[in-house]
Amino acid sequence: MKKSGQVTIKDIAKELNISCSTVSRALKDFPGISPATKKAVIELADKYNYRPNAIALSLRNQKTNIIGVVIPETVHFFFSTVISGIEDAAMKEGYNVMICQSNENYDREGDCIDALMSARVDGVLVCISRETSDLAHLQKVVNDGTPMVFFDRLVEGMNASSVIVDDYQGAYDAVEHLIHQNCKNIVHLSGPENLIIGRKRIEGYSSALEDNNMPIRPEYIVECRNGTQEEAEAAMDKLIASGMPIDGVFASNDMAAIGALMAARKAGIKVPEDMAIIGYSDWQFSRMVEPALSSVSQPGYEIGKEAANLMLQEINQKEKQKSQIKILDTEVIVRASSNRNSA
Amino acid sequence: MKKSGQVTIKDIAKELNISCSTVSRALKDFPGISPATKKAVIELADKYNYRPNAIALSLRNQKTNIIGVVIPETVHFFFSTVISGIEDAAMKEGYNVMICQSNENYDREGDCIDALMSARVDGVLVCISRETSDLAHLQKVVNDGTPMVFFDRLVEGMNASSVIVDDYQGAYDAVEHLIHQNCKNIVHLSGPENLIIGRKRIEGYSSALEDNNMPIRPEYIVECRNGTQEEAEAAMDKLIASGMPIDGVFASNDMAAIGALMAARKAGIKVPEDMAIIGYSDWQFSRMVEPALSSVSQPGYEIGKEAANLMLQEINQKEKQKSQIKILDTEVIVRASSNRNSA
DNA sequence: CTGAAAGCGCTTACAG
DNA sequence: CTGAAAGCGCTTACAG
Repeated sequence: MKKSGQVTIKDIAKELNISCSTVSRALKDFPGISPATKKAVIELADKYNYRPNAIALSLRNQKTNIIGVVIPETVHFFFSTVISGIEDAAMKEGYNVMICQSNENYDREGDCIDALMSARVDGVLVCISRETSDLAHLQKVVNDGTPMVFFDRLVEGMNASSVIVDDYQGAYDAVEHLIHQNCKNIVHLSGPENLIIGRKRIEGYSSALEDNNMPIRPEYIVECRNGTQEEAEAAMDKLIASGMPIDGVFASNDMAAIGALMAARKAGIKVPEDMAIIGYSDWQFSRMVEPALSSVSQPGYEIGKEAANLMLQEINQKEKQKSQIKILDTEVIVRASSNRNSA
Repeated sequence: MKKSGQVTIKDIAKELNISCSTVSRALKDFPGISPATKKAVIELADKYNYRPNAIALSLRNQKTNIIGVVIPETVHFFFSTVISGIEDAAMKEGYNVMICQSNENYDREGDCIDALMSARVDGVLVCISRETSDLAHLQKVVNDGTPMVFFDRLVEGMNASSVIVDDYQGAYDAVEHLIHQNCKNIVHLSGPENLIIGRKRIEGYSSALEDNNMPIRPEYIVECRNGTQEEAEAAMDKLIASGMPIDGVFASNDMAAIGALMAARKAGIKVPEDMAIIGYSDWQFSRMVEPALSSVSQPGYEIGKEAANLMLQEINQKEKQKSQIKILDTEVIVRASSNRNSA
């Protein structure tokens, strides 16, 4: 037996004085192997804890059974649920998952892509960073013939499928909810404008106002590029200080909504009575702040599952299919921060 | 040029009518290659976006440059910071990271180990699941000669290094803080007892009481196996209903502490005046609940970084070194939930 | 029922 | 300065 390192087919063949081919076949329960050899091989493999070398298999089969994932940051609850969805779907089909974090950084996103392509993953699932607008690094993936599926943040014009939520509708519903709470002057703390996701939410916000015969005023739309609590809090501080009337806030993520909550608290503005607030991308802690935060919830786990399944489908098809966009529904979760009926 | 799939050395060699060896050497800037060939090769490689096949390299070098990680659940803030630490340290040295979630499940932990060992990762970083007490699956890793380092949850008697925090001291400090706040009857919502981490915290709790001449009463130590908010809330409901005096709670994680907070709120018990509460494993949202939660903070990012660096060191050493335990410090963060001075 | 050979992509000791 | 050969671990078409 070998002193160190994992056992190979060769080790087993040598010890049994047979060929590698025979060991390989015995292990895979091939027809036409004598019961005696089969038994001997399997026993020895068990004894030595033989595990097929996935690297060798990948090289031979030209297939790694690994799905690559490029994701902004795994620390966010939403993204970690997406990952769980991806992992479960992948594992069910015998695939492993290799995750790379771009940290919302364009250059690092390129490094991630390179690392995954070097690793010869069978396909890559990507959620582009906030900074990404040039798509050359992604186009290369497609050119090399590697399946690619986008999730959460839509990317257009690339002949690759996407799994997203209906951001327009989610924003529309959120704003309409505020209008039903009798809000007249609604601020939108928007996401970065180079993401389609951000523009869709602005459109949803605008349409909801329009459909309710309310004016769309550019000074009520404030971009929060990073989506942090601090950034949103500072933005709201300024708006409040300017004296413009505000009785509703739709923030494009929950951290920003909490920033608005903090700004209101500091300014002595009552939530929801004087200012109703709703966020986006609900998570476990939205309900634990005071007052509990209303939000538009997104089905993270399903997004991951759907994206992985779409990917698996593409991997298993010889012919490249036409790309498709799968849109999942959002849901407005009303809690204390925007509920004036029970307030 | 090939129609699909990534370009190989062979493709370049064929197009240039030279041998693979020469292409390989030109690409690696080997001495003794004519400038002309070198230039031609590099230009073509660029043009076709050549990337070395990591799979082939791994097989040849008997080294994947991948570090495997087995972690309970990435959705927790603490674990996701650990992962960031691991990734940054690994990436700096040219390693990729492959993450497997055990979901706190013993069987799935075994599957993770098998997947990573099949993938021939160069080493595995593991935080054992709450259910794990039999270590056979981990012993196999060591037997195969693959470096292994434990993080966060100490594992003893396995000749493998660990990177942990000083759980005894963290618990001791937390309880002493409660005593300084004049708490006389302190409940400990403990973690699962099969984890050393859980036992250490019980010891820290007990020592702090002892050193302050306070009685250690078994009925004041309640095990919360899963560490969920619901479980802790239910446990506290029962304790409060029993009528036993309670004026302090040390919970072995922050979700459990929030459960205690909720139970107190329901029962009309004022926090911190009537009951001071402190959790463990601080994270971004501990300060956002009402009242803001005191907690023992653990340096997640550093744990990950240290564990990865220890691993890289072991990988690069021919001889197996004696295993070591690296202990990082915790810090008591006092917020409103246990601060009676400013209350 | 079993084995020898070729090949996946790459590197490198050995020749020339 | 360049090439042919062997080998990492595995599978499988081809012989026998």
